[in-house]
Amino acid sequence: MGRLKAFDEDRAIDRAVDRFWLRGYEATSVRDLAERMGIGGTSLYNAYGDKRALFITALARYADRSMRERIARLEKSGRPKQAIRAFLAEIIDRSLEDPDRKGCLLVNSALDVAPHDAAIGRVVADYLGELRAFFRRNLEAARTAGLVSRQTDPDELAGHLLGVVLGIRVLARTGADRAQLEAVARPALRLLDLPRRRAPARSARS
Amino acid sequence: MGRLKAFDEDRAIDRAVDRFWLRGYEATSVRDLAERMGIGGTSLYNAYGDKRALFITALARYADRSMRERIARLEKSGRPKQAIRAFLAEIIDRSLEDPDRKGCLLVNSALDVAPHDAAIGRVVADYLGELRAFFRRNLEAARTAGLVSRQTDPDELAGHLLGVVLGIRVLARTGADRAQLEAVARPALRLLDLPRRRAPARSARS
DNA sequence: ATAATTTTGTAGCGCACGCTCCAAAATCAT
DNA sequence: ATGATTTTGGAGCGTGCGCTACAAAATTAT
Repeated sequence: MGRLKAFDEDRAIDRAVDRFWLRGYEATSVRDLAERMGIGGTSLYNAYGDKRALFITALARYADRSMRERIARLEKSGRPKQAIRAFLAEIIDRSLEDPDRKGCLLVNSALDVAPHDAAIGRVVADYLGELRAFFRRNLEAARTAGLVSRQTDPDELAGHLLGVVLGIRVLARTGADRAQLEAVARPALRLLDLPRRRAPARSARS
Repeated sequence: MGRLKAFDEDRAIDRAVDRFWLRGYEATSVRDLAERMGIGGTSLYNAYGDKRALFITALARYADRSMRERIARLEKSGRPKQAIRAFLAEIIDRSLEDPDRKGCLLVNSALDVAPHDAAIGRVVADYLGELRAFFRRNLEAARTAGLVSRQTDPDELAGHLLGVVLGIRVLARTGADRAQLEAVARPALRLLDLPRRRAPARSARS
């Protein structure tokens, strides 16, 4: 049935994600993509269509490996408040340990390419919606388990947390340090605390 | 002393701001800029240097007219909490009433061009620092006036509010509606409220 | 072996990019 | 009026862009 592909398609996609992540959609050329993916230009078009289609594929790959994987892993613990806290903590850690300060491909794309491409805009908005749904699910669970104040509005707070994550991602890309990023997150996380009773002898961890 | 300029430099800069704001730095061509500014390509280079210099000038213009003007106006009231609330409310209103959903030029630039241009990155970070300083100043004032809880950490909360603004700007660019944007802001604004005393009855005396 | 099918590398198409050269046009001082 | 100086428009430079045509190379089915 013809000649076999000489390259690993998944591995090549991962390289494409790296380039789009680092430089953005417009600023990444097809020639640069092909070189980093270790294939020729013709093979790229043959395997993935055109640059835009490759970008959409790369976005999906990023969302799967970077966002959904994290959500699934954190949610497995069954501790909703810890899942939320750990999500923010991981975002901050990953943002700081990346020497290139790439931020989040979805956030970058939301500002860069989504506004000029309706279809990609919808894709990005859907991914962000999944993140908001993660927050909402866990807030709901925490509320019914009595782990957060009964006044907590899971929908509202989920939106707030999504906004906080986006803000952290933007600030991280500007080179903010840990103190700045944690200052963004901490007031939001404090909303998860149960109101303290009077006379705390020794505060236990929630 | 030579021929006079046939165009209004300030007006032309405003047009340049509009184009960079709508399409971003890379995606806006010098030809398009010149056309929208109503001048020839040669005049553009003669008056502003090159594309990058024009962009930096446009950024400064935007920061002056869009951010500093708002900060100064809101701060004149002398009511720090109202200034903060009004800032967020205006950001949301402006974001929603813009049919092009351009968001904020500074935020867009922070993700798009700043990471690949250290000098512009510093400029953008400085502008964001001015916004954070606005929040911090007013939180400090509110605290010494007893308008917010004495536990409030003005530095931390200023960082949080900056992050919230950035998050709102990102979400606005993805086409979020008023309910979503206000959900991001509301929990942050609630942190400005004084904690209510436990009032046993309606005639609460404090 | 042969034919059919698919992948690969090269070369290059047409186009838009940032930017510049240059001469005509317009304004100043003298 | 004259000469100096600046702005203006048009043409065009070199480069890199997304993408494709084409034929050699590699594989399967017969």
